[in-house]
Amino acid sequence: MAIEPPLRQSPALLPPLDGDPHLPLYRRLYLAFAQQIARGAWRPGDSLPAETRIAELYRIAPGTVRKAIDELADRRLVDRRHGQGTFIARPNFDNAMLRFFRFRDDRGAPVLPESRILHRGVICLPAALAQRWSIPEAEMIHLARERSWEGQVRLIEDIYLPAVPFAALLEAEESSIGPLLYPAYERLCGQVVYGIEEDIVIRDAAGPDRARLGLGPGALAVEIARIARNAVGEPLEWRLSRAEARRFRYHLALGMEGPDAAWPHDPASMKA
Amino acid sequence: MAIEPPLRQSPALLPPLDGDPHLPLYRRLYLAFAQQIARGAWRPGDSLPAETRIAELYRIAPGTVRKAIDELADRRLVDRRHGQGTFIARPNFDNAMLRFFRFRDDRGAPVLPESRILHRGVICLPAALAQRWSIPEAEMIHLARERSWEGQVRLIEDIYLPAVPFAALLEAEESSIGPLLYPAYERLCGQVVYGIEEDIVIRDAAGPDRARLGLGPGALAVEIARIARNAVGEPLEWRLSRAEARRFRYHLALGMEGPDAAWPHDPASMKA
DNA sequence: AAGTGGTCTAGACCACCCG
DNA sequence: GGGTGGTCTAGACCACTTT
Repeated sequence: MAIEPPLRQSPALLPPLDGDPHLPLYRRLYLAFAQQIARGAWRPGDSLPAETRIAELYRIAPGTVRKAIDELADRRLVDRRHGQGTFIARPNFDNAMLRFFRFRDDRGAPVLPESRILHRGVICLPAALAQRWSIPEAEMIHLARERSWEGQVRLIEDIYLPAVPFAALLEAEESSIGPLLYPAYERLCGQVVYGIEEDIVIRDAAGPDRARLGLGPGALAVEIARIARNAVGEPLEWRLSRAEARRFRYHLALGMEGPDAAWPHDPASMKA
Repeated sequence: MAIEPPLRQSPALLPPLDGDPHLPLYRRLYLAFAQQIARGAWRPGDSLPAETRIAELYRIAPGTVRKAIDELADRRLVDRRHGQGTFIARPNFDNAMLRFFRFRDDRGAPVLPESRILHRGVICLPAALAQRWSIPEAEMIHLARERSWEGQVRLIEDIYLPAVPFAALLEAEESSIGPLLYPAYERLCGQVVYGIEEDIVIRDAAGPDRARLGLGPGALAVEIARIARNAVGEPLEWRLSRAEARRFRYHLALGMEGPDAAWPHDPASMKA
């Protein structure tokens, strides 16, 4: 059982519906709620008011509220629980990087690598990365990190964060950051990652990376360039990770995924 | 402008709603329609009857029909066109393999490789693959194929198909199959791929593959194991592809994808 | 003008979870 | 038992496309 913080009461205030009046009502409601999540006004675990209550407060039909929350649920911003309520979701993208590599314990469960922060400070974003991500060469917070399995450095990461919501990360004790960054972003800076986008390339390992990863000359590296986004799609973090190509693996599904799953209400799935 | 076959009229008959009566109505409607597509009774480009018409014929509320079609549209089985109607979709997963590799023309558009079929016949599925995919070592249709760019073999593929709907593929002239298999499956066998699932691994290239791909000793290969599925998620094709690892690239998005897109009705997106 | 999908309303009743 | 989300009904009116 994972330890969960106690749920907060329903947010006292619903946000105003002030978006572009040309947009459909359910869309404006969706955007207003997503904005509350992105601003940190609603945090993971919080419960929303009941759908009928929301409809009363905004004086709109329950079906319209339902459609807005349908879309929030589709994008995994909220989590509906039949009979209980609707709650702000806490996604888990931090381990998403680990799904790429082959480190498992005897029972096949993923092994959490050790994490060491080599540098933490403010730098100017290198031109090559600014161009790659189409962002200005501004001052940003930089973290350099190494992650190790079995006593060997296996993953090198350079992480860039906008100074504005992430300043607290510079002040914090290293021990208070811990091995997983996204929970630290939430704990220390109130920022939650709801989506990631990755570009993956296999190429010859750069000289310095090769040395740090303990690879021979001519070794290939996998390079993963990631952008992490908040509930309204604004970028929160840019990350460039490198590892030995030979250990890379990945699973992916597009469109229909397997035989149409048994339905939750289907008694057939309750059998023995 | 792509050349499109003429649209067929609305299917004369709607399927009966005979699924498990414990399922929600909209779900039974979804399953009945998806089944029509998988059976080939409804083909890409066909138009559905209007939502209100469907509601009349089944004597159910229009909102229920709408929810069923919402889900078909979410999974890209149908394509809604405001003011026109709803049409069975023709997905394009065939080029999906090409998105992995770096072959582009001067304008950055993907280059279609040459395709050569080396073997076409019935074989018993090799035990290693049967285990990998958890399917029996039954007799299957086998295609071995090489795809070349710039005069060099760059992609090796072994393809396995169940004999039942694909027998026509053995009789067909090779010229009638063409360089893209999924369109051939549709044309010759009436089977349409609506989803794929892939496992990607980087490993040392096997000796025979190395020779065919023109790689030196110690070269790394990317190996892609794919399952292709029809509209109800049943597997249609199993495929194992190998290529030089160094040319591999991939782009991937999970969850929120970029700033919330401008809305179709949003006048701001119509500007200049 | 006619026909289509898109939005919104205003309910009823059911299934599920908790105290 | 009371509150929650889940399903379903039966309309009205709007926006878009084609004839």
